[in-house]
Amino acid sequence: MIERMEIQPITREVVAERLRAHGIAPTHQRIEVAYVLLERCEHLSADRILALVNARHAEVSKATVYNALRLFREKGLIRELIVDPAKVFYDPNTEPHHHFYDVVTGELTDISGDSVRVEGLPPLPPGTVAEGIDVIVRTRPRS
Amino acid sequence: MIERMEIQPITREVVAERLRAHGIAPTHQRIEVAYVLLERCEHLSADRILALVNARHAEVSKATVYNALRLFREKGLIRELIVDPAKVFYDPNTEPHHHFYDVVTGELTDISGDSVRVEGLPPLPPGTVAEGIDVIVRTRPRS
DNA sequence: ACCGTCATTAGACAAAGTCCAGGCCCTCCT
DNA sequence: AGGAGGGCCTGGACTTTGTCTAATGACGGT
Repeated sequence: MIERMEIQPITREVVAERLRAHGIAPTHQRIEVAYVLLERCEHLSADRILALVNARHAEVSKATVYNALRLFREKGLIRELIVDPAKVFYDPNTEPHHHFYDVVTGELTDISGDSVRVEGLPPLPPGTVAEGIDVIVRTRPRS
Repeated sequence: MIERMEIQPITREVVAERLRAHGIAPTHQRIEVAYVLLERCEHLSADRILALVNARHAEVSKATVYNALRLFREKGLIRELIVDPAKVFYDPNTEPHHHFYDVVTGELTDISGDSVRVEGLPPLPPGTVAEGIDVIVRTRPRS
């Protein structure tokens, strides 16, 4: 099953199935939004997704793209990356992992979560529970 | 010298001296902006700073606050925190350290950098150099 | 066919931050 | 003192990202 997923090409049917698996009704618009994220497995901003979805001809409105992305995040299908002060990026990879972020080019690169360990963290503030840890290694092009 | 700094109260003269030490011409407006950040040693957003500076009576314009904050960051006097999708926070503490971020209340808490270690990081992307590492532990209030 | 519910839409709106053109102030030079 | 130049500051217009709203559309169940 897992082996089949890795070689399974991303079709709209597959996307619809993943939406259902996350408790999301697979409407045409949601499938298109999820498709552009899952097809090219990249970090995309909302306005880039909006442009990609409507590249051939207008298909999905701005409000729907934002609604879909928020829903996907709430349902755990995608992850939000807060690294750029101007815009949010969405990451279709929900495995625990971290990121390089080039502060000049804006480029985002994954860091596998397998090998990275964060040690020596103090106890959480009282009355709170952890949601996750983000490690962002800021880089810049060599002079 | 270091001992004296710790007990030194934050006056406008002290602030001016720190600006000069970072190569920043200490104008009246810049001193006011830096003062509110250094006085209360908190994480503040730009619009909060704008409001605090002009609390008694209008003193500094919006453009100047943003200009000053950008300059301070470039000169290494303060640090930018990208944790909230809506706004940037500024941190007067430039020692290496990390943060708890409550995703519900928006509260930011420091994690001392002394004890925290991040291990197992892969090599940097080719042609880049590291600028720093941010560790953000996202939390939420216990149910 | 009807109804209720949810999804989608265009466009208005809000908030954070940037840009610009003009004016101010300070210093330096003569 | 007068003038020139260079920063710096300013109000306001502008841009961009994202949200809200009110109306319409799609769809399943009875």
